[in-house]
Amino acid sequence: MAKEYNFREIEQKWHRLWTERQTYKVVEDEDRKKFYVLNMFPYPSGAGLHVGHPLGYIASDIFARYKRLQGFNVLNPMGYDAYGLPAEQYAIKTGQHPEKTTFANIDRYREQLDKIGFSFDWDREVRTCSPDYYHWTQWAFQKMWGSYFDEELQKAQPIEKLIEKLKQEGRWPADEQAQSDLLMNYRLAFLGETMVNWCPKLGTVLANDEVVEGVSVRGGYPVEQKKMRQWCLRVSAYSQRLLDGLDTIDWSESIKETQRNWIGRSEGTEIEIPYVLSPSGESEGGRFTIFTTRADTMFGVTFFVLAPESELVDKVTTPEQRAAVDEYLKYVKSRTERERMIDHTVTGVFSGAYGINPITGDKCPIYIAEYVLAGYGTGAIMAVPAHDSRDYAFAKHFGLPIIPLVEGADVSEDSYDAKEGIVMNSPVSPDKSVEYDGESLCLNGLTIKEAIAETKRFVEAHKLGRIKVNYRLRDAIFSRQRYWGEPFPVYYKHGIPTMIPEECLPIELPQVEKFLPTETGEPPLGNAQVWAWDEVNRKIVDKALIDEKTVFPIELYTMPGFAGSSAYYLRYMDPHNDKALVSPEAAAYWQNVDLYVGGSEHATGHLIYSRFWNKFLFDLGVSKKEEPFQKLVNQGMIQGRSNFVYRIKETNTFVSFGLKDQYDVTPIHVDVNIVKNDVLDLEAFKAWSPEYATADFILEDGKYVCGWAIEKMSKSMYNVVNPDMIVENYGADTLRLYEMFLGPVEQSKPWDTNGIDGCFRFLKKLWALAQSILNNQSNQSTPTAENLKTLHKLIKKVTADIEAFSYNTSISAFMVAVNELSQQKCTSRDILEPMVILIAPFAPHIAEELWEALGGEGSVCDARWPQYEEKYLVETSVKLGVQFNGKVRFDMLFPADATPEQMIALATSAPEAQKYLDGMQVVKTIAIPKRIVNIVVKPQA
RNA sequence: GCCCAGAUGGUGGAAUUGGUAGACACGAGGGACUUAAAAUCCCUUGGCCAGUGAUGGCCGUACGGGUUCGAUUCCCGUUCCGGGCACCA
Repeated sequence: MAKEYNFREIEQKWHRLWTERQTYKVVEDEDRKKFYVLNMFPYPSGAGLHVGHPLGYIASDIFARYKRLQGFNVLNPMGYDAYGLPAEQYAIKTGQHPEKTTFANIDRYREQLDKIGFSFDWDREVRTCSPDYYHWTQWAFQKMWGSYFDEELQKAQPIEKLIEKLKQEGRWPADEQAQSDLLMNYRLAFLGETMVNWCPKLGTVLANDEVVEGVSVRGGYPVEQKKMRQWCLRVSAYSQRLLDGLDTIDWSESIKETQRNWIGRSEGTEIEIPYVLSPSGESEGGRFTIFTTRADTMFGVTFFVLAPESELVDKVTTPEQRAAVDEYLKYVKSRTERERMIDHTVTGVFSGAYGINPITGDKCPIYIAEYVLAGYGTGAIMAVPAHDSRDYAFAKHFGLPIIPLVEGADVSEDSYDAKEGIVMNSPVSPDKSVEYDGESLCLNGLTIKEAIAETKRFVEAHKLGRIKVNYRLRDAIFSRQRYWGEPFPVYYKHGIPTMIPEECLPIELPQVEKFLPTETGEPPLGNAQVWAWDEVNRKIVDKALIDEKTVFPIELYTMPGFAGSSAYYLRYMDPHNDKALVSPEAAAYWQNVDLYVGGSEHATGHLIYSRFWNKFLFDLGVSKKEEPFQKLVNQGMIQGRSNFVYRIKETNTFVSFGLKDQYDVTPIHVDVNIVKNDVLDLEAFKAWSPEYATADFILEDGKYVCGWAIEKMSKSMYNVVNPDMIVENYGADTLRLYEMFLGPVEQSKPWDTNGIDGCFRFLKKLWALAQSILNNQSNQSTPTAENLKTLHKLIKKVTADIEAFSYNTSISAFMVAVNELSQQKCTSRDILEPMVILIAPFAPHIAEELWEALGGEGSVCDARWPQYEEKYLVETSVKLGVQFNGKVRFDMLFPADATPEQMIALATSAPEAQKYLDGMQVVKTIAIPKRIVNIVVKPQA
């Protein structure tokens, strides 16, 4: 009597045994090659996991288990990104300490994760909010404070080295405040007075990637620009290395491209422009610098433009224009960032001054206009209306001349921005090009690319400017005006920021009564009473003791979300080390993450910060690899599939989907959990909400059919599917299989519980096959050639598919193989055993159970992945379609080792071929062994 | 506007990178077993046409061209959907 597939019993049993036997504990082992698999750790939200969350975890768990079966020592850890805004906002609303809600959520996550059967080593769990973890976040911050970026070495160096250099150069001030201010310009973590994204509603500043289209990503509140003193990380120093590193890692092209855009390297030229305060030029002005990527267009410059925020504005404004300029600056100030971003109306004002084009000698008016940004390049541009659409619009508006410089370019309606074509009018006549050391610039006849290179050479040779690389990447604002984050290990000694000694870390987050800013507008940490630094006793003391001599105030800001998530992968290597972030031995063994799985929405946030952070730690020698994540897989989002019922307006009658067009109806979201295959469970619907208890239905074919739509998975759309429910009804193995079977991991796709039966059936078939083999008393039975062929085909396919991260196709291959073996009435344990190992990464519970039944050693996790042998796959003959003129006409068998000549001979002599050859002559023949036979014929002349 | 990635049955998706398109699964239809239901098993299932029939023919991978004996795959153009960047000079 064959045992039923009782997944509940099996899964509970193995969860217990895995814990008891510590099956997933990982220790460093020099004798085995390492493999590091990592998921982006989750923020434990109050809503718990829905069915979309585990997708990436399952995908990486499969890979981790596969690598382990191949003999690798696999690190596959999990932890929590525990600091975050939702817990804090909940605390503000309810007074509940964020730690309490966060820990409760973590427990709930853990419970849900445990049901799915991951091979995580929970001994290595990290939580960003625990002091022994953020100890090292604070430590890294202090290291950044103590470092600067050496442009020549292109790496971080101790700040002491810079001080030494400054002393030698005689630039080291005596005054302490002045020293502090000077070093602030170099430190990798520094206090900067910068324009920040200030969100009044959230009461905090935000990083660039936390703001989209002028509103906060979290909450969608308006964000304004405000000048504030904030902690910053000099991410921009690493721009070039962040860019170059992308070529060394195995990430998708689209995410690399996103990062390249975000870094925004542009190679251009800075050119010095002298200016005068009147057209005749008698009153001398000074000079300013412009940045351009189109140096070739120097001959087409008809005006210059300064950003309104530029310090030059004041200098170039003539007394006559003063009133107009002030008026304009007032207007610009009144506009929010958002208005400026959306509304591109042409505005600007003439400054009264003229810039002198060093190439042509022409004097061109200098304008002030908001379309030029202060934060990019030099905040000043040369305007070439013929070849830049923004300059073009400006020139048209103010009636300024437009000089075309590219042959055949029509600039009567629009500018010609393309970088293709042959240059002309450069210069219009030889006397329009200024001579330097007997040389004058002429670009006529060159392509634009050649012209750019030639102009660069000319500008450099005659010291008119320099070649300059600009990056769009900004320094990261590193402080937040919040409570629930890492406190800064910094105090203010007579106003000078000073680090709390390294030995005194971690500085623990103080307790507060209220999580809101103080009445005086200080951040929430201002509410903490015990929050002052006693320099002598080296400890945190009551604020009341602040005495201006030895007790000083501590920083009230906290660190942003990305602080804790930037180096967590290093901590997993050595999570309990209280002497270092990671020991040199552990870092040397685990190196970096081999496979990183997570969402692509982190492309310009976490994935940039983390790379920056790691590069810094690499410069320090802490991290052993320059790039933290060698291969990155971005799992797609699981969308919800919502169901609708259709209520006839003003009634409590619902009409089935197919008949709804005959009535005036309102579609209403209905809980997907009471709908199966789009058919509504009427009783469950009535019980769902009191308002539907008395509902009437108009059915079709005796059923109520629901409509559906693909939407985001969310509570309000009643389309959330909870993994617990799936595990309860089908088991974790089925859930794991189905999540992967749904389609490629990288692809976003809707969740549709309807298809899950297929995977469930497959496991039941596998179970039945295994039982029939296990119950076969004569277990002498050796596998047949057919059995072996099926098995080895499967080994080959599954191995290749897992390597390619193509899990859906390997599951299909399993389905085929199990069907084949069942049909073959396979009785061999020699076939079952490798099958069990092959399925183990996908469905670990059933695999363990069968492994035990087969009498396997220990856990199936420690088995060896089977190798396929080509000899079982050899075909003696191959069925191929014989084509005439590219169309398949009939099938025939060919010996597998037939040469092309033999194949042609066999095909042309086949009886079926005769009707295609009759009256024809063979023009050409193509035969590729095991692939194709094609005979090209044409009517005989 | 610029850059990237896509488009295949009723549905999710395959196709050894140029070689018989639609594997596998869901759904649907038909059948077997059963008092019945569940479960299980078998058959059909891209479209159109012809035939009693096994079967045969034509069309078909968003659209229009091209290269090729042969194109879902390569090239050119168009449309649509998704993602990123964006007064970045």
